[in-house]
Amino acid sequence: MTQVRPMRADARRNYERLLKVAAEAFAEHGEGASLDDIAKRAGVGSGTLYRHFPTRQALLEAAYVDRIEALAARADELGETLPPGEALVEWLNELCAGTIEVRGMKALLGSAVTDGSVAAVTACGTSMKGAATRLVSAAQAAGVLRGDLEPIDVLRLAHGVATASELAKGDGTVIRRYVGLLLEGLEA
Amino acid sequence: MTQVRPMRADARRNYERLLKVAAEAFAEHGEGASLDDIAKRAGVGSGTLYRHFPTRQALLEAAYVDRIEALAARADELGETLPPGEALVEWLNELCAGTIEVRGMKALLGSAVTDGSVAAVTACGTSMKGAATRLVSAAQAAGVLRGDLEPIDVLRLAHGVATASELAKGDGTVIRRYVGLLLEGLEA
DNA sequence: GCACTAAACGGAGACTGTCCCCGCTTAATT
DNA sequence: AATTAAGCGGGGACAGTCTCCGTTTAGTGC
Repeated sequence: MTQVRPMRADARRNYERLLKVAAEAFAEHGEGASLDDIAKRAGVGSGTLYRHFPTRQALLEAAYVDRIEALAARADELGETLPPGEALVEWLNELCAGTIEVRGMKALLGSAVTDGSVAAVTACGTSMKGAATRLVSAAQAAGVLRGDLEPIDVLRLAHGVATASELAKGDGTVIRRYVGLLLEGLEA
Repeated sequence: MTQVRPMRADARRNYERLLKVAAEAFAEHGEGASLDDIAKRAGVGSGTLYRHFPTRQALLEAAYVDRIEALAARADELGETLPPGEALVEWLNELCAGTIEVRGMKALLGSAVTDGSVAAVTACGTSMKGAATRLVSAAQAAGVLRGDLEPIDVLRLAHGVATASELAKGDGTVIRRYVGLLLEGLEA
């Protein structure tokens, strides 16, 4: 489904360099980091960057897929080790923290959560939705979460809480507080 | 505190034209609308625009002050005609709807809500915080809202809910739903 | 090894947007 | 009518995005 031919060696090299540099650049300058600058820092021409990643979104996604997959995997891990309610609380906390910590990931997760989003972010969106679905269903089955909630609602609201927490610049404790408040509203 | 001299007639004329055009442009193209284009549409040079409004934020604020003041005023209106709890619900609904409806206002309100924000947005921030404080205090006094909430928390969370609702493109009913969920978490 | 070819490169350049600067214009004042 | 400073406005430097196309090079068959 991906490539018929394997990538040429130089192409693969550049691809990975770009990814590494991009992650640094986004972390440093936020999601608005200059793409030409990223290309330059990776020692390639801008043409090369745009060939590999046609849009900023595409690069953003590629740079953070692993991080997002890790968050999704974490959901399952928590789901196995904690009772459903606590697993959900903890996951939402980590999700929000991650969203804020990695500057630029917010825009990415936002579009991953949006329905009918760009094809580029589908992979991420699917992982997150899958992870959310499992935790949400478990919590609902255990009777600790309202039954009228869809997983997508939970993801959207988490995104909202992350945004809200971000407005309280520098106060790290606020995330847990706001997640806590949100969850009281979502309890069964 | 504002001007020692009154503004020259042509200056005032341009100022108001810019404001009007800017509101249209932001509504049409979102908060990223081209400033030079706004200047052109208003029939002035870009220098004139930048003299009146040194930053995008400044223009954004000026274009929407009246709208924000209206929202703040609405808080008092609701506070007088409805019981505290319902007033708060209704106000948050209108606030979120307004935030989403007027594209570009989100960024503005965001910085108005942020502590230690730019001087430019202080006026808006003050109105909103004042309005929020009155509604929140009343609701707390009536025992329908948790006592450990600051008005700024409520504003931040409202902003978060607006963001969350926005992710559900096109579904207008979702705002009330999400505001409702939030408020269940904030109840005393 | 060598020649061949398609994949990949890269940077010039067109375009758009931001923002400042400074010579010119004009409203207000006497 | 003369004066003057507030205000004007567009030219231009700069930064970013994205494309096009001539050049280079990895991989392959002989």
